[in-house]
Amino acid sequence: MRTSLKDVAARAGVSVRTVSNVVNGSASVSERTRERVQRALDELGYRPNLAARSLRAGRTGLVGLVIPELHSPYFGELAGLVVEAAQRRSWTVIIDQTHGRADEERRLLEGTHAPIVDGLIISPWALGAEELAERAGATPMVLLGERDPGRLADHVAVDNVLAADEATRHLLDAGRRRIAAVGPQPGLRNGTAEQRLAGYRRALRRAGVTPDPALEVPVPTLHRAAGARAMARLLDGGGPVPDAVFAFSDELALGVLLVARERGIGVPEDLAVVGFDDIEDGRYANPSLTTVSPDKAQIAERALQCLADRVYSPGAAVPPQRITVPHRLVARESTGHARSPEGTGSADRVGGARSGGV
Amino acid sequence: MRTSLKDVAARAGVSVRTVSNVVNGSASVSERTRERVQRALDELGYRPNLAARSLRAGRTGLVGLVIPELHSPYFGELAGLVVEAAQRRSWTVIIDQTHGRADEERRLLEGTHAPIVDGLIISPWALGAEELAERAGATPMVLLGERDPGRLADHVAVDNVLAADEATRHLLDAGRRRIAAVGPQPGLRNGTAEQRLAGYRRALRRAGVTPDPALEVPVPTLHRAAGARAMARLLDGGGPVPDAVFAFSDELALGVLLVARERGIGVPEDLAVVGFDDIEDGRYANPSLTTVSPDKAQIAERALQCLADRVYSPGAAVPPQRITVPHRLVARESTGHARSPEGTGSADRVGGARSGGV
DNA sequence: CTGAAAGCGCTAACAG
DNA sequence: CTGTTAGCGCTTTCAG
Repeated sequence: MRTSLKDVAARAGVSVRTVSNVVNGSASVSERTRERVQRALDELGYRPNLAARSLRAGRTGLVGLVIPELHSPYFGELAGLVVEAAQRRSWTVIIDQTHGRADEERRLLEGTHAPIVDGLIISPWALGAEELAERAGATPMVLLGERDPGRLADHVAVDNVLAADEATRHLLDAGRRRIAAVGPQPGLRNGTAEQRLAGYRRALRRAGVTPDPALEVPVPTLHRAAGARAMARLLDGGGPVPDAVFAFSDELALGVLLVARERGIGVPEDLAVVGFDDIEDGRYANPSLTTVSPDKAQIAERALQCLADRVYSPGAAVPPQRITVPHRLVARESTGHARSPEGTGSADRVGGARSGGV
Repeated sequence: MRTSLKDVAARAGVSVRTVSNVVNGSASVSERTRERVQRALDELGYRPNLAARSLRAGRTGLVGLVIPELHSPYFGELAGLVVEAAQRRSWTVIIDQTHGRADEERRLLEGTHAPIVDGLIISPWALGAEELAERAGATPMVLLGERDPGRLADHVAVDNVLAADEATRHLLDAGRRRIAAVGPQPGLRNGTAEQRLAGYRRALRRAGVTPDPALEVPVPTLHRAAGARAMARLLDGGGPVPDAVFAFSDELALGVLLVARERGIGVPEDLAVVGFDDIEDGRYANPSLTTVSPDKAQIAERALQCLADRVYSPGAAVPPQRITVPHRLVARESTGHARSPEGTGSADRVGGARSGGV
């Protein structure tokens, strides 16, 4: 059995109250007593029992992070940043994966960990905001990604419409006209893909180009293989051959690059490619990938801030926050710009910058 | 305040004991009573308080996963697999990153979460097994990676010497002789790099090739940029120009590929490249990357199994386990083999297979 | 400045 | 089959 406050108290010849005070510095203790207690603490190697502490405090110090998958570069990086931001607040993160499945999202929301965590950060794919808000119950929740018509919960995201618009404009500016959009996901409820599609179409229309449904290729996932298949379909479908692709994720874009290479299509000469997410692989791809770079550190930071606001002042009925995080377009070789020197990524040419507010 | 057992008991007109029985199915309850209690449970939306439950049980149901970094493809994938393996056992995973720093490793081991978790899975970089074992104290611990001379704790790893030997032999078999090793890490204490270096040298010697120190390039990290710099140093250092590279991680190998491309060096014609880890990026790289593929799912599964054995039978003084997990060599384009069709990775040609035991 | 004791929500030993 | 109750380790109110 681990040593408890009582053991320490007995050893030091004081009451548990005093030991507790020394441990937490909550009240003033005489120098002599503190020293004696400290010695007992050290000798016994005392560790507070967090379960007991949580039971008293009503808080656990844990936050749940629910994401589709940990092994994808984007979510891996984001998860790392959330963990760090949490550490700064002395919180601990519990990570769960849903694989984008509705039943998993439901289960994680209400079932397994809901009772244990003080708050939940969730990046939904399958579930709509309505169902999410309803199921979360009393646990404070932050939504990552864009879809919350009713403003039911806090949420943090980039301006997907604007970002997609900029990415498309970047291609238009380079003289491309048959720009394909790889990434619509009809089956998903989170709305991110819809918004990127809307931004894409808006940029086209503003440039006097009529969106061509044959150039909008839906995908089942955001992974490379899906991007590769989409690209193959574009080339073999008998429709217009694109001179550019806006992919809704860097991974899709990397799949597109793969097929382009297999078919002997020159990038960027014959085909310009823009991705979304700014994952590390894109910087080292061949050619390096132009992309929309969301400020992931800020996504993590602000999501945690939202949670902190609610956890530490449960009474204050603040209305759900809608936070827009900055993004920027990073132009690289896949659209005819220079690769950054030595691949450090530090000197990427920045094509556009955008700042977000609440 | 969340509804407690007492609330439900009051509502159903029974005692807490009975409610507890219904919730846990721990004793037999009459059909009528069960039904009434269940209704109250549903109406009040009862959720057990895990802090209280843990306090009683002396277990928290949490395991800690301590890894250098979450955003690297290898650890991201591994973390995902650990989370899944844990889910199968109704355990929850807390993930922490050390960035390979000794102080972080120490802090996480003894400080922040040690008291809260039932067990710890740690992939050490900076700390040696001795210090790890000493600091972990009573918390069951599993080491990931290879370095535990004193058999102080359970540990799970591939046979790094053998794997490196096979990788090097694969290059030798292709007729290469000036094979560079990119990846020794003199500063680290976990020993993985040392073992891969040993396997590399062993294969060379057995083939009658004398290891050339000028071809062994140390790196500060396992990332792409480090691989790129190492490759540049190999080419510009004035030493022998390699005709092959064995990189100790896929990321390093991808950095090597990048520089090869920049310098107009043909892969695999002029330079054959083998990596280690089998991360997804390698499958989609250009050219696709030959690599040593550790069975990551099994690493996760067996690590958790070790923990379970100790957590559920604390009395049984089983000696520390030393578990070797299988790996296989996956031959792809970077050593002159065929890319798998459509990049699915399912039909990779397997160059060698190896099975591990305890 | 320090001690005694209540009680957080739950489980399980003990009674009935 | 069900009720009562002690106690897990801690914080904190109330006394002293």
